[in-house]
Amino acid sequence: MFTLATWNINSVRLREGLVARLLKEEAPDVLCLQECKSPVDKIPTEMFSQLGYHHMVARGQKGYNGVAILSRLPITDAGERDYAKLGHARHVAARMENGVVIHNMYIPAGGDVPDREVNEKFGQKLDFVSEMRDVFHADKPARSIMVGDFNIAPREDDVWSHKKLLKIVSHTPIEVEHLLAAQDAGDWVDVTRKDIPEGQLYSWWSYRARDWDAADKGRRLDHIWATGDIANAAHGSRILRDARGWEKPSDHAPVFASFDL
DNA sequence: ATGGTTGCGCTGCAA
Repeated sequence: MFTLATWNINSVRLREGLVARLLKEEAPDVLCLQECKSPVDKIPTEMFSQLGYHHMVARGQKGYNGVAILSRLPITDAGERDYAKLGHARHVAARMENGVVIHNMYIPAGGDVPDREVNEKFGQKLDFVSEMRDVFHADKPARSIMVGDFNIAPREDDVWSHKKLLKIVSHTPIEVEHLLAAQDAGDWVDVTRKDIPEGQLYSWWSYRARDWDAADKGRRLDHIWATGDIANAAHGSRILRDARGWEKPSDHAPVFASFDL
């Protein structure tokens, strides 16, 4: 069995202490981070190693984006893809000894206006997700797990108000349509919703709320998917909402899943 | 209808 977590950390250097706390208290076998906002050589790997996470694959750039996969178990191969040719560090993949492939994705947020004619970033987001669809269609993934900050909340109960967010980037019908097409192309199962099928579920709360916890205007932007051949081995999904209330928090909470493999 | 916060890195941009 192994446990995996995904967390948009919003600067891995500023929040090195929070990552350490999560690794100590929750001890997942694998932790996938997004928005590291750091060149790879400045990621605090020494701390990871001291806590038993001796293996890492990462892609980085100064100030923006950045993804990393930390592991207690050996990583036998690594890969990456520059989706939508943005030149951003938004994807990294790792193959584990048991053959399971882990994809860590940071899909573009997409700006404020949900119209690619006036907002180039929105078009880039749709193109990014379309390329995910095409890649999975051409090369069907097997024994694979894909996690990350997808920046899309697909279900009505993935947002605090479906009606109020229909025109807000992250929950527009066209984004949801694109994400579901990518999911379908790879026969991906939404593991979090397989385990927690009912009810409101969020992984992100804006910094701008006066009291994020009381207002609870969240969205489920962070996801764990698995291919059908291993999705039935998944159980025990949860979102560590508490971490959103830690000192100087990320605006995202970590999402967990365990697999009997 | 609007403004609200944070991180990076140095002026505003991205989220």
